Amino acid sequence: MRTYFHLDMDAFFVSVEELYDPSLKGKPVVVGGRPNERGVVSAASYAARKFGVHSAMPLRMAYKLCPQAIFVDGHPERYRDYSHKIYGVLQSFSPLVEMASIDEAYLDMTGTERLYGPPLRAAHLLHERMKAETGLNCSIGIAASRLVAKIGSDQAKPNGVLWVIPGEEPAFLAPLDVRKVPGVGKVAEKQLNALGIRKVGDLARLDESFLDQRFGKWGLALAGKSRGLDAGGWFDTEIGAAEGPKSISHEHTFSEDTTDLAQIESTLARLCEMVGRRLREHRLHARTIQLKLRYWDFSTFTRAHSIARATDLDTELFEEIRELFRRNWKTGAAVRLLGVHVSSWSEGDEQLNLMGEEKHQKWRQALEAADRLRDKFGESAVSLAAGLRGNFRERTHENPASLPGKKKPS
DNA sequence: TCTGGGGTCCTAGGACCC
DNA sequence: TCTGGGGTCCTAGGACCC
Repeated sequence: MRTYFHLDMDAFFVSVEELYDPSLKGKPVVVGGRPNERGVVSAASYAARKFGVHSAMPLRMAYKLCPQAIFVDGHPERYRDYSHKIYGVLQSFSPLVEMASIDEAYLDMTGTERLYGPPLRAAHLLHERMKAETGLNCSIGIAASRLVAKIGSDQAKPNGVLWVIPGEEPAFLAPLDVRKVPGVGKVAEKQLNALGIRKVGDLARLDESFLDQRFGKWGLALAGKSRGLDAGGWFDTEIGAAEGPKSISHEHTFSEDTTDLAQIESTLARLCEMVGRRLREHRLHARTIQLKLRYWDFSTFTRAHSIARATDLDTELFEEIRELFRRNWKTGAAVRLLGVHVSSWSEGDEQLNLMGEEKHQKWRQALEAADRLRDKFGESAVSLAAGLRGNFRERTHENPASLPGKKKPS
């Protein structure tokens, strides 16, 4: 029998913003951008949620529901900083920690009773320590499986601790909506409801073979989840076994759809630079390069190409991406979004064997120097020539900080 | 109200190989 | 003539998560 904690920060982005600006406390706050911008809600304070605002909702809709809310831009660096602080607190508490996203983590607390006492006491201790060291509230679920711990932390929100005693899983899960099960989204919920399956208890009562036949591998995993089991799939992995990323991508939605080839290509160049930089950071070389293209009507296409020799160079990424774009753009159709996505790593050492080629070495040196400049002076310090003009244009349009007198929507 | 950005995993068809 | 079976890689798309 094992003991898992799932710890989840409460309204994470909002709470971090409140630390920087305490006047936000208790007010309806929406993180994600201005209400007249293209974009969605990244996070909403509990006061804003009372009006029906929730994450992933278009900003314009959030404004309709709650015009008095304070709309603030997100600050990814702040959230990354606090995520590291959170990880630090957790690591000092227990060695078996795995961050599952920027604001949530699993801990394997099996056999820590002599150190911290029974699970509830340990959780309260951790909860207090988290508040003391980061100033942030969290919720903690405790259970014998990672899945139930995760559902538990959700039920404990906000600012609570919930222990599902081993053996009580069926009673705990049965009354919950199927949507509470991780992996069941909008689409699956609809399909299940159409079959008369609304609660986790309805699922658990079904024959496994029914879900298997109806939904395949996914259905089989769902049958296990409805019984509180980690068996099969993502939950069925060791804590702390996380490896590096499997893909790296950057994308950009224009503030207005565009058909301007110069603007499009400079944006692609900038995205390739951002992806290339992350590749070099992680010491990875990608073999598959993918373009993402979204048109004015939201129709979305991806086009990929795998190259013989993996790369981490902006210039090579850009060559491939530009070719993919030229071959696939419905010329004249207004573009809403562009994305650059890379995957299929091959060992970086393969590159060493080919290092005789001076051109590559020179590029790598130049790019690594540029990376260091960006570390010092920020992302816009260096750019491929092609990226320059578009960069400025986008920045002036989209960085509200540079537009005086637009701090608050109201 | 009009839909971000960064990820993971799964499915499915076709190419190609043995 | 008219048709295997398994494995792997590549590509495209979609659901889902935070």
